[in-house]
Amino acid sequence: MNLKELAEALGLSQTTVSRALDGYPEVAEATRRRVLEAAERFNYRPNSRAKALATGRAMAIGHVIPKSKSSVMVNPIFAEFLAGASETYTGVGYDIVLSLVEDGDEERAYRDMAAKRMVDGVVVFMTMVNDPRIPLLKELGLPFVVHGRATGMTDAYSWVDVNNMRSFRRATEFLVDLGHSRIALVNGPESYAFAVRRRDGYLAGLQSRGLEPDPSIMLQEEMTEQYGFRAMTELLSRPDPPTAYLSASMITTLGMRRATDSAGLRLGRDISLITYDDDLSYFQNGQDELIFTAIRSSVREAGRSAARTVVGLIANAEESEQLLLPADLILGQSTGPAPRAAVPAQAALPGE
Amino acid sequence: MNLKELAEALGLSQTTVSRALDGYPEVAEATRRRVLEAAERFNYRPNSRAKALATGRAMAIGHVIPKSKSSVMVNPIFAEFLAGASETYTGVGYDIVLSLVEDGDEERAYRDMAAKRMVDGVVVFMTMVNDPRIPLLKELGLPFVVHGRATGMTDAYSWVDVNNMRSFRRATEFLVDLGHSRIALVNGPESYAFAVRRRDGYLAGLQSRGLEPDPSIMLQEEMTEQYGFRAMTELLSRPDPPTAYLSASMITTLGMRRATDSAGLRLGRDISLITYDDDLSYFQNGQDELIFTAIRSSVREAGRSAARTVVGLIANAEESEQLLLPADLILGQSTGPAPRAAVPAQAALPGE
DNA sequence: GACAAAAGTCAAAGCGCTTTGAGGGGAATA
DNA sequence: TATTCCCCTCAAAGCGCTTTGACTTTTGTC
Repeated sequence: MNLKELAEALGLSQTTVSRALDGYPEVAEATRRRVLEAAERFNYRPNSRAKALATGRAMAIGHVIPKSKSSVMVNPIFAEFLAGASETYTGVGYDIVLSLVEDGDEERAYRDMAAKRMVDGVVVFMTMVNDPRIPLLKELGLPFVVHGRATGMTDAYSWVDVNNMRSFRRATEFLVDLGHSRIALVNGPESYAFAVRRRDGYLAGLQSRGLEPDPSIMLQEEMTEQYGFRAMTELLSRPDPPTAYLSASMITTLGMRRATDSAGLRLGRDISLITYDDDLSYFQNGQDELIFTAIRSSVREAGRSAARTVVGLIANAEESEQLLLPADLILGQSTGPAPRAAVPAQAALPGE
Repeated sequence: MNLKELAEALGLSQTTVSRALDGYPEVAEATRRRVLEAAERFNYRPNSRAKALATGRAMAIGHVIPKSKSSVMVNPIFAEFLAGASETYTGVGYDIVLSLVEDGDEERAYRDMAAKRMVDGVVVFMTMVNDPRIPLLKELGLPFVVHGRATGMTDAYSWVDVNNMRSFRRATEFLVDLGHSRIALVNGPESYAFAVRRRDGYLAGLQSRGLEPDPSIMLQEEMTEQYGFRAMTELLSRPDPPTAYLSASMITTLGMRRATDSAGLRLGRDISLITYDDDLSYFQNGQDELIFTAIRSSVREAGRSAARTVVGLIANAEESEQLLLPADLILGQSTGPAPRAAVPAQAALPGE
C-alpha cells in the first residue's frame, strides 16, 4: 500500500493525505481522523526511501565501529553504547545504520556515508589521539559527535566524554593515601584518546603526591580478559611487584582477578585494585555491595547523550556542543591499606 | 556532486554515465574509462536513497536485537555476531540497519521495516521457542534468516544454527564418563530455543548413561556474570553439591569461576566445568593451552553465514536454506575425574 | 446580500537515480 | 554511393514521496 493507493481508497488527493498524516494544520479535523484511521487499517507507512529522497532527510544516523585488523577484536562496549543511543533514536524516529570497518578503512566508510547520503549525521566511537576523522567529517560537512574527545585538536566540534583525567587522578591519589607507592597502570592502547587521558590523570595523581612514575609498570594493550591475566601475572612475578593496580576496563579486570586468585592473593587485602567500570549490564559490579572499587560511568548513558547531541546538531546545525559526564569513584572491596613489607615479598612467588 | 552534474561535466547524458558506472556492455570502453576516472576525481557516489527508490532495492539488511525490558540487558554476543555479518555484507555492498527494541516491540519493528521498505531482508537473533517472528516475517514477505532454529515450528524457513543438542549431550556424557554423577546445568533462559536444545541435550546425555535428572540443579536465567556467581555459590553451599557443571555462556562461566575461587576450590581438580564458548575476541579461552574444557563454536562465523544466507535469499528468493554449524568439544583444564566422597563434603563449606 | 478572509483541497513539479525505447553515426556490405 | 547493421548515446518516464502555488468552498463581517 502506497500513498497513491491510500489516497484513491479515500477519495482524496495525495497532498491532503500526506498533510493529514504529517499533522499539517491545513487539513480539516474530520478528514485527518478519517485518513489516520484508514492508514492504521491498511497498515500504511510511507516508503522511507521515497520520503528521504523528497525531504532530503534520511532519518538515520551512522555509527562506524572500528575493529582492529590485527587483533580481530571488537570492543563489546559498543553494544552497550548503541543500546543507549537507540533509546534516544527511537523516541525521535531515527534509525541506526551500522558499519563495522577495519582499522584503515574508516575514511572510506565516512566518505561513503556522506556521498551516498544514507545518513544525516554520524557518531564517532573510540576516538584516537589526533583523530583524522574529525577534520574529515568537517570537510564532508556531515554533522557528527565524537564519543571521547580527541587530544591535540584545537577546532571546535561536538563531543560527549567522561572526565577520565580527573577520575584517574583521584583514584591514584586515593591509592597513595592508602599507603601504596607502587601503583601499576593496566591501560588500554594509548593510541586512543581516552587511554591517554587516563594515563595523564594517573601521572598527575602520582606527581601531586610526590611519587615518581615507573614506566615499567605502565602497560597498554587492547582490553581483553587475557591481557588482564597476562599483565597481572607478569607484574606479580617481579621482584618488586606493585601493591596497587589501576585497570582501564572491567573486562581486563576480570583477567586480573583471575591472575590474582591463581597467585593465591586476595584483593583488598594483599593487593588493591581500582577498575574503570562502564556499568555493563552483564558485568555488574556486584548487586548490593560492590566487588571492585571503581571509577564508574555508564557507557549506555554516554550513548544516549551522544545520540541526543547529534540529533540536536542536525536540527540546529552550527553550534557545537560539549558534554562531560561524571565518573564517580565508588568504594568497593578491592582496595585496602598497603600491606607491610612482608606481603609484597610473599607475593613475589605467586602460588608457589 | 550528483549524476546530472557529473554527466554535464563530462558532456554525456545521465544514461551513459549511469551505465558506464554500473558496467553495462553498451558503453564504449574509452567512454567508460573516462567516466570512471571522472567519478573518482569528483568523489562521486550515487545517492543511495534515489538508487533504492529507482531499483526497488534498499541494499540494506535489518538486524533487530531484542533487549529484555526487565533486566535491561543487552546480550554482548550480538556485537560479535554483527562483526561477522558485516564481513559478509561489505563484500557484497549491503549495509546494516540496526534496531534495538524492547521485548514486546519486535513485531512493530519488523512491520515498520517491511512497510517502510528500508531493508531487503532481516536477520532474526536469539530465537525464542515458538517464535512469533517467523510467521510474522512470512506474512510480511520479507526474506529472513534466523540465528538458532525455533522449536515447535513445522514451516520451512532459513536458519543458521549450532548443534546445541548433540554437543551438550556429548559434554554431559563426557562428564559422566569421568565419574561425575551430580552434574548441574547453568543454562540461559529457556524461553530461548537454544537454551531448550542445550537442556534437552543435557537430559539426553544423562539418560543415555542411566542417570536421573535432578531439577533442583538445573538453573536458567539471563547469562550475566553475576548470575554465574550466584548460581555457583548457591549450588556449592548445598549439602550435596554437584561435582560437575555445564555453563551456557562464557560470561556466566566467569562468574562461576569467581565463585569457585572464592570458595577455595580448584577447577579441574575439585570441580569440573564445561562451558559453552562463543569464541569471543575479548574472552579467549586461553592462548596456547585452554583454560576451560568447552563446547566451542564461533558466533562470528555464525554471523558471516547468516548474512550469506539472507543475501542469497534475496537474490534467489524461494528455496529456504539451513545450515548447522559444528560445535566442537575441546579439552581444557577445567575438567577432571570426579573427586572421591571426601571432597564434595569439604566443598559444602566453601571458604570457611 | 455582497465581499473578504479563512479553510480545505488539489494538480503538478521535483528529489536523484535506473531503464526503456528510440535515434545518430560509422563500419560493413552490396 | 546506397543500404544494412551494429555500436553508442540519448531523452523521457517512472520509483513514492513532499511541497508549492492555485483553486474552490465555507465562514464571517458590515
